[in-house]
Amino acid sequence: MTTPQLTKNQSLVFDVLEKAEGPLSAYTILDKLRDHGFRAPLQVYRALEKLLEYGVVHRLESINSFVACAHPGDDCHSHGIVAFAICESCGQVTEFHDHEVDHRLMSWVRGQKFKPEKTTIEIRGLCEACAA
Amino acid sequence: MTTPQLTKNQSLVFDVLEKAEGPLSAYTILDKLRDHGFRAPLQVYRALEKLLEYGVVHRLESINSFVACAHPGDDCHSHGIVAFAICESCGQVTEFHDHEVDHRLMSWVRGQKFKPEKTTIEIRGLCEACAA
DNA sequence: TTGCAATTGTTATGTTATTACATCAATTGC
DNA sequence: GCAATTGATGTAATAACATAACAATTGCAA
Repeated sequence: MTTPQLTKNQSLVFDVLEKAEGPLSAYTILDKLRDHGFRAPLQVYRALEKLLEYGVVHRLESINSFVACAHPGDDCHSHGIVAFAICESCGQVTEFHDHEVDHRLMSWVRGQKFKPEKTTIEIRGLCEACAA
Repeated sequence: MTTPQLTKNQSLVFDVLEKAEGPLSAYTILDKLRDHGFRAPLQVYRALEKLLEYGVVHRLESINSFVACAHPGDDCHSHGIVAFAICESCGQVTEFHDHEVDHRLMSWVRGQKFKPEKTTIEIRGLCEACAA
């Protein structure tokens, strides 16, 4: 999928996520955009919905937060399943991909005749710096 | 880890989850236990916290719900990473394990010197029956 | 210019989870 | 025995996350 021109609100939300050091909750994004006229959660959630659809933002299910995709300009959908390592101390998130993992999961799924729509892989723990 | 004797509230919550057909939210569990004297969310969350710790219940991060472990009596912690296929139509959840997936994820993690604490793998989609 | 679709604004509400504080019961050490 | 500690529970209030419903506006194509 090609990412269409972003609307005003979508751009604002995306910029906040790009500039952030780590994942942000929807309400944190809202607070950062109050100066730009944002008043309600829906303004954020609606923008996020589109950004997720375009694949330029990921949702971290285990911490109810959002991050900009680590592949600027690139289309993340083409990389297969996205996995994340999330540091519970500093909040740093590392995105990675492993084709063998994809392959194993998808082959299990095929065996079950299960039709996958969206797969989540999140490893929470401590990054090298924080574990020291 | 060996599962200790469950307390009254822990037993009540666990029984509800065991008898359920699929995953339940904390508030659904609360409603089912009103007749047994439950009045507040915390009674459920506290019991769940212990049941998760003992490994007899799993939390599904992507749908904010809880299920009894599919290995009755057995200690789930010994199976490595637990993965789930969640049907978005009927709510059915299938638990599975794949050592090769574990191995690939843990070897990536080692390369990063990341120290994993808890790993989530959830595939949402349609089960065979619902996809038909 | 009229009509449609997408975006945005606003209010209210629904859902999920935790904080703070009080009470009670079992156990331990003196 | 009886303080002291620990773990479980009860209760109220609030915080954090997410969506429903409806109105207004904008961009654009027929």
